[in-house]
Amino acid sequence: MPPVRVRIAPSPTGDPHVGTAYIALFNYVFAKKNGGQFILRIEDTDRTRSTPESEEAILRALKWVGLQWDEGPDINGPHGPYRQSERSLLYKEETRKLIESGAAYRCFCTAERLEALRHEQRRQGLFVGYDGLCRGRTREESDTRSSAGESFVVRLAMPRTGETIFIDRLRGEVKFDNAQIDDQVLLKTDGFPTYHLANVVDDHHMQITHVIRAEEWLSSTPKHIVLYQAFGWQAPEWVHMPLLRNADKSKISKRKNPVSLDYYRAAGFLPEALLNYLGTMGWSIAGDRELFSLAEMIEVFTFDRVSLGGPVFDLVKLSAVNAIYLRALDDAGVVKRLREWRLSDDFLKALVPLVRERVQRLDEFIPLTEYFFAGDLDYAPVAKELVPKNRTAKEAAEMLLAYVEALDTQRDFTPAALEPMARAFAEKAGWQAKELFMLIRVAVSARKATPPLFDTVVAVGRDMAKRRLRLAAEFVKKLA
RNA sequence: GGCCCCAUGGUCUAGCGGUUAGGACGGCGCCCUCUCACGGCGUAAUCCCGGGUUCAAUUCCCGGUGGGGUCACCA
Repeated sequence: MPPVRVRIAPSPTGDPHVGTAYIALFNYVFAKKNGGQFILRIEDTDRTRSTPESEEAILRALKWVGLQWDEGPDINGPHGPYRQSERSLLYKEETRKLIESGAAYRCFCTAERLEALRHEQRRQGLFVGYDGLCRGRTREESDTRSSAGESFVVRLAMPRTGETIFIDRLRGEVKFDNAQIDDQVLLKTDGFPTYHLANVVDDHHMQITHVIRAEEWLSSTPKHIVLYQAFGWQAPEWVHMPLLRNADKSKISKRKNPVSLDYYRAAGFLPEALLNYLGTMGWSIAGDRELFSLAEMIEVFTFDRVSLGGPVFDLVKLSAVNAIYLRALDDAGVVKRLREWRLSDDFLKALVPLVRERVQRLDEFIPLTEYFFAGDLDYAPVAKELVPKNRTAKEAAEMLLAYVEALDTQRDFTPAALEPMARAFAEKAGWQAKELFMLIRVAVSARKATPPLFDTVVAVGRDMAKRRLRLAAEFVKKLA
């Protein structure tokens, strides 16, 4: 048996996701249980959405929860680099082999043709997928057109008959009819690989033995198996963990749940409590026990105790678990955590310029800055401020939500950048800037008067600000 | 819609043919107590439905129903 090697492979396209921590936990625990290696690989092949800020945030967040990787972009290892954007040559070379063996082919179809094709297939209620037009072209034509500089993607030539069967560690045998599987794009026009190709190539070259990932990947596993077969490689073992869910059972999403690990840190959750809670999602240590440390989880871990119903991620229960961890700390321990959280010199220093002209005595400082240290706020006392004059509650709620969405793609989270962004945003929506600003102010602080708005927003923090904007929107909706 | 996965209280779960269906969060009530919280005790609430198999099904099989995922040059 080769040594166990597992990986977590996040895509740096946004906030560090709680689902990433969830899957990382099971990978980490399984690796440690078996004396194996846990690898962090950054899947940044989507050049338009990947950002270095997001990558940094993911590394920071994973360190915060305490899941340290053995090999990764910041740690030397024998199978690097660990960032897919730095492995382009490898994917191209492997793709060339696939084209040569006939397992893959160049496709010159335009986006418009594919769009029309899908539309028609959907209209007729047929299987939706590539129709194989370019699969029928001769190698000569394909070579000539590509060397003439025509742009193309490379597609996997899926077998058209038979079925692909694999063993999922948690479900047993899973079968797919090959005819139902699309000729997946492996290499994009920009020369970067898609997830499917990069993932298989890297998992093989990095000698990954067990792919432990979320259930959303289950239905693309046959494509991956076919790739392993085409390369003549041994496929890893497959473990598809259940998906974390919103209260309505849909896949956990930022619209319905705080999803950023940065939020959980800002909201005062202890990393060991978060990990413990995530460990009870779909897994149990024993019938009558739910509190355990990472070390204890590692000690007794087995996939046999995974249950497959998608667990609803419940902030109330998480808070209850957190409370137990918090109470177990001694007084000095609590102080230490408070300092690591918001009562640090750095944070207090950042607040002083915002309020120094606004206080006459020291005793006014805490009441005046209270909302910088709070979590969810009570909007009832400021309810009428949340609906600007001449706007309806519905409009206000929609505005708040639209603004949160806009914040998602705001890379520069500084007052200097946020203000013009908000002004432009207001103008585009046909709002006066001051209408929007007051709305944001009240949502973020539950007050009518604060220090300059965007200094306030920045000090509250991106994730807490977003949470409050959403909660304020919910609140306003109920006023309608 | 096609394909795939799943199904124990509101939620997280234990159970792996015979149990008064266990624990936790949340709810409610009582006790503790100057208040609140903590803590303690108690209480309501669950095996999706229908067929099989079996002496016996929450548990095994099949079918429904329900929920979810996936069908991108995103991962």
